Amino acid sequence: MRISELSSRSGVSIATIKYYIREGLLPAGRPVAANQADYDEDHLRRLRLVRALVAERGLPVSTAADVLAVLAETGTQNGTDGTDGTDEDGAAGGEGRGVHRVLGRVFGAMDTARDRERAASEAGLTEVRRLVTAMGWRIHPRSAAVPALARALDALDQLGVRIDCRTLLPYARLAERTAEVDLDLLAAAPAGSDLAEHAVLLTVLLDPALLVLRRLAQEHHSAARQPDPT
Amino acid sequence: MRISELSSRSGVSIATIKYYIREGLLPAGRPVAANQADYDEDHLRRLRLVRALVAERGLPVSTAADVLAVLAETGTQNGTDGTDGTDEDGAAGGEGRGVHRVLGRVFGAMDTARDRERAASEAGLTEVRRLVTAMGWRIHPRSAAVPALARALDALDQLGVRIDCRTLLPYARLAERTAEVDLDLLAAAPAGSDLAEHAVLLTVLLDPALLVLRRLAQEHHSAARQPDPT
DNA sequence: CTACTATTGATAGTAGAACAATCGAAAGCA
DNA sequence: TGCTTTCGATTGTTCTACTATCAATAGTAG
Repeated sequence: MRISELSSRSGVSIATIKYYIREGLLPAGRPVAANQADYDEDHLRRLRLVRALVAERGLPVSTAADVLAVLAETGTQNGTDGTDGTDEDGAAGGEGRGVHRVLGRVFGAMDTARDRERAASEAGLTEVRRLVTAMGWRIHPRSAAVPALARALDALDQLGVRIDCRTLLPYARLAERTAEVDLDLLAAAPAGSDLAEHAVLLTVLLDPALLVLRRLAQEHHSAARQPDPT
Repeated sequence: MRISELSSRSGVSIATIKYYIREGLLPAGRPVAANQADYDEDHLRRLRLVRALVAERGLPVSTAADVLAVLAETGTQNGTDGTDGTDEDGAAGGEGRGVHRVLGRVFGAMDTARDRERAASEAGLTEVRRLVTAMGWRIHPRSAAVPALARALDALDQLGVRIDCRTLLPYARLAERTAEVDLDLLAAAPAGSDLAEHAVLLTVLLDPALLVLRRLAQEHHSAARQPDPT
């Protein structure tokens, strides 16, 4: 299809599509003449993914480019070898490992330069490591998540809200069960789909949804604890 | 104190402080002469709160201004009437109601104009309402959280990931328990502190921390399910 | 009293991000 | 043949979050 059709079917303007191609978010079309290139369904799919990351999740364009670059260089197709997507054990073997490694790299790509430039306090880092130990989590020692969490604790500490690893423990337990639901959902991915992309969708795009669920639950419980006198 | 001291003690440049005052994020100092104003510890505290919302949480300055405006017009001091902060029932009465209303308004202020402009699909809204009913949640019908969640589901749907209310149910149950932890933490707020501000800190600033916890748990479980062959 | 620095409010400028518009050349379509 | 579309490249626009400068004025050290 031509760029105008790609534009109309995705709802993204031609100028913006060209911008995304320049920034490496979208591969260029297959050039068919000096003034024409051909785009296929993969381009459309990819473009929708870009819009989900940029417009819905609110990732900076450069960060989205990093995330997509990680996805692009890994062809982790879900096997079509007779086993459907509902098997939950490690039958997929090497492919599953691939997804795990891709997810790690995606998370690494997702913390922006802005996040990295501010260092976490030593006290915060200690508290986070203590939590990881208490939960028995096996975490890559250079995982970007550790200083990110430490910085969040630092910010609260600055405002007089001291949160130690014991306070964080119930949250961590709930996060652990959330992650289990995540992986169950991922294990049920349809055959033939890109496992790594599916993983990114479920983790990155579900983030805002989970926060909203917390809001809703807070609203309910807050009302329940302080019953409306009316 | 003078503005230079406010600047050095907060680590925020004088020019930026003036900018925040212009934008209504920070009240102006008490003018003591034509070229001098006086700032106190409250200003410093408020400035640190602003930085936490803007730099740490990443809220747009205009949104942070809305949130702070809601906080400013409500003086919900935690009572110093002999009961310390560890009581968990509704002994606080009207004050608790106040916090509940403030939290609702803060959440309303937090979804930006950008969020509101895109409408959610009818199918997504139906799914969310079904979830709320299934959980037995009592939610304000015009709560901004409902269309926000619906839009997140729409985005996933566009990419071939259909998430219905049954899939969302386990997440909702975990969100409910997370909210319980939130409110327990809030009930333990120290006497004399601003309850509404405390509530905002615990919900808004804890958001990124909870997402990071999910990342850590995913990393652990992903590794555990696909054992490292080395 | 004088020189110097600090602060005030106001205004203007800057840098980056995310697009949007324009352009000449070449190609397709009627 | 004339009109439209697309190409790649360049330039322009809008918004956000600051940053810098300025004249006026006040405190401050000698």
